[in-house]
Amino acid sequence: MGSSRVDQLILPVLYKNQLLATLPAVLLQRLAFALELVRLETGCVLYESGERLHHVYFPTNSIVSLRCELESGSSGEIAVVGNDGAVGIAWLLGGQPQTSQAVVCSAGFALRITADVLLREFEHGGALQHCLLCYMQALITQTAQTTVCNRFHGIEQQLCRWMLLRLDRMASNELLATHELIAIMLGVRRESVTQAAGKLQAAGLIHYKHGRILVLDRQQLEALVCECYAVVTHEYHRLLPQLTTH
Amino acid sequence: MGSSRVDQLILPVLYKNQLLATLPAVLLQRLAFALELVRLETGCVLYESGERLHHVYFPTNSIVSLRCELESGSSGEIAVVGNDGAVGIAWLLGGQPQTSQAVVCSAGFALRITADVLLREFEHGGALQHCLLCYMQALITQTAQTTVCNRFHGIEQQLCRWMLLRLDRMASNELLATHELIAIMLGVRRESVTQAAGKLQAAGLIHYKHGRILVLDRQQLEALVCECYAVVTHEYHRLLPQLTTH
DNA sequence: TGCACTATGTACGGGATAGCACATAATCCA
DNA sequence: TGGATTATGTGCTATCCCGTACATAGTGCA
Repeated sequence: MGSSRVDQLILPVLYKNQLLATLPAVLLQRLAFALELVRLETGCVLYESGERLHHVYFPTNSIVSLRCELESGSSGEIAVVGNDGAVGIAWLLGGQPQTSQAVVCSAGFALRITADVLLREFEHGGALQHCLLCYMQALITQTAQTTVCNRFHGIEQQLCRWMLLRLDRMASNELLATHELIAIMLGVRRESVTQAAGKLQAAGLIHYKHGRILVLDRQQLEALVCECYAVVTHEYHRLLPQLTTH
Repeated sequence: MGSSRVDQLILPVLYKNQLLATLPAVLLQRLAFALELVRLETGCVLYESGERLHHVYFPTNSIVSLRCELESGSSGEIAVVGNDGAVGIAWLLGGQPQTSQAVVCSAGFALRITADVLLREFEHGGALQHCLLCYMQALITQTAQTTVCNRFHGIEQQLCRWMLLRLDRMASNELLATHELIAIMLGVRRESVTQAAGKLQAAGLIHYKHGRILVLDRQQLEALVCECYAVVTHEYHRLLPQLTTH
């Protein structure tokens, strides 16, 4: 361990992001000087469609939703990133695509680093590059699975997937989100979410109240969710076996 | 230019894959010794879910469909790769994900290279790495866009997108595919494809007959297609400006 | 406490697509 | 040439979800 002031302050926090935590200690110490702890508020947009990237974010306890927007204004979530990953790495090279954006959907903290610095480190190859590329593949899997999930699975199952993917990236079993917000993320009507959530509540799996969803029976939720949840989760662990999400 | 026999034979072919064609001549010459021209027949599976990758394919005039399969057997296309790209690079590191596979959907040729050799070259960094990573990002965009397209756009528009993305990767304006096949790729019913294609034929945009689709009016097709086609195409050109697909 | 605002509940009609069944047409091959 | 096979056409019902409209219930603040 280093002994500089920066190290002492930031090093323990780094390990809260599991992607950073997989890196060798030496590398992590070097990065520590460039990493900055920031608070992310719900609804905050980390990057907008078509923008050049300024920072890459490694969430510690915040959760970020990657979305794809259409001209009509409707949009859908293509992936969710929490303390298991990073926001912006897929777009490290070449700026953002036209229609994609990253929005904080659960407030908390993240470590951020300027894209330049990270890119320079990335181009050295080695552990960082390998780690980020593995994560990139896991992200691709999540997006691909979401594609077929959108086509074949009902709203109720997608809601389960949505909740479980977030639970895995949180300390508590309480999700802060209104039906309205969930509807926007899933790209469905608010009423459809109300109906699906109502069923789950009637069955005793969850309890919600004005923007707070309490997950009461995680096991049953896992029994109800479509395979997509397991595929994505399994893939994360295959590629990044050090991750400790449930 | 080199003067060995291998160079003479294969070098002109390399330039038919536009991703390879963007590479510096020196690098291309080195790769030429490891590249092998193979014929890909329709329906041929380049890799299966969960397999370790043996080769990476750079199509010259063949077209490959990347699919994601569900337990139920239904599946959907998540991206299409032709002479503008490569099959398998996203999975160069860490083997295939559980549910993804690559199927040849239009017969033709491809240059292939063993994953080991390519990976070694990739890890050198430089032009090849940069080129493949840019392509990877374009692929991600295609997948992400397909996600929202699946949710918000009708079958007719998706059919237009499907045809246009293939036309761009072919020399002719004739697509060899039955309604049945298209239905499987889009993840919809065969009858729905028949209906959508029937409309397009009635409007004079296409003419089909027993597994051959002739595109008569490309412009009108572009007028009818959803924005997803333009987004994907635009993104390919932004990231790989040397590409010459229409 | 009461009012404004936000969140959730419910109901109705309509459209797109699924699932199924079967008819017709084109192609291939013996 | 004729029969088998493959490809396409069509019609039904069922289901899921959307769009809309409006009712009710919690929450926060003056």
